[in-house]
Amino acid sequence: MRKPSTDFQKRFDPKIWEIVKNIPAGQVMSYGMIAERAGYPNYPRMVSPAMGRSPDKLPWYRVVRSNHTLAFEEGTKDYERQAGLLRKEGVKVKGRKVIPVPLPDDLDALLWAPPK
DNA sequence: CCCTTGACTATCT
DNA sequence: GAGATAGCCAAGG
Repeated sequence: MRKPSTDFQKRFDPKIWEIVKNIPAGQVMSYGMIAERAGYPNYPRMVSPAMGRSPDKLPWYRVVRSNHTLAFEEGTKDYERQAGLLRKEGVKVKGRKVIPVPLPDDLDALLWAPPK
């Protein structure tokens, strides 16, 4: 029996997924911020591969670039999917840009100790 | 083991 | 705003 997720899991720092999972709906975070929180302050690229290989469904679509643009090019299927999901949560998406949403002061606490 | 890639970023022109 | 450049570190060929 193959376990559909445990394999590559060990290759990535689980902190990445932990953080992404805890991003509140309607908010977005950049790869850099996530990487920083996960212990890789200067390695945002570590986050992207972790998204595509996520074991469970996680809100990968809440992860955008540092300049508040989607990582995908407009017109691609991935872009449409992400934009759609974000809009569904109330995030305004203008073309490739998303409207910055003010992050709560207790975001840190939220990410590390999410409410049930 | 060397080389290329990557859902990135910051900085400079 | 758009293009070029360097930095970052791991995975895969």
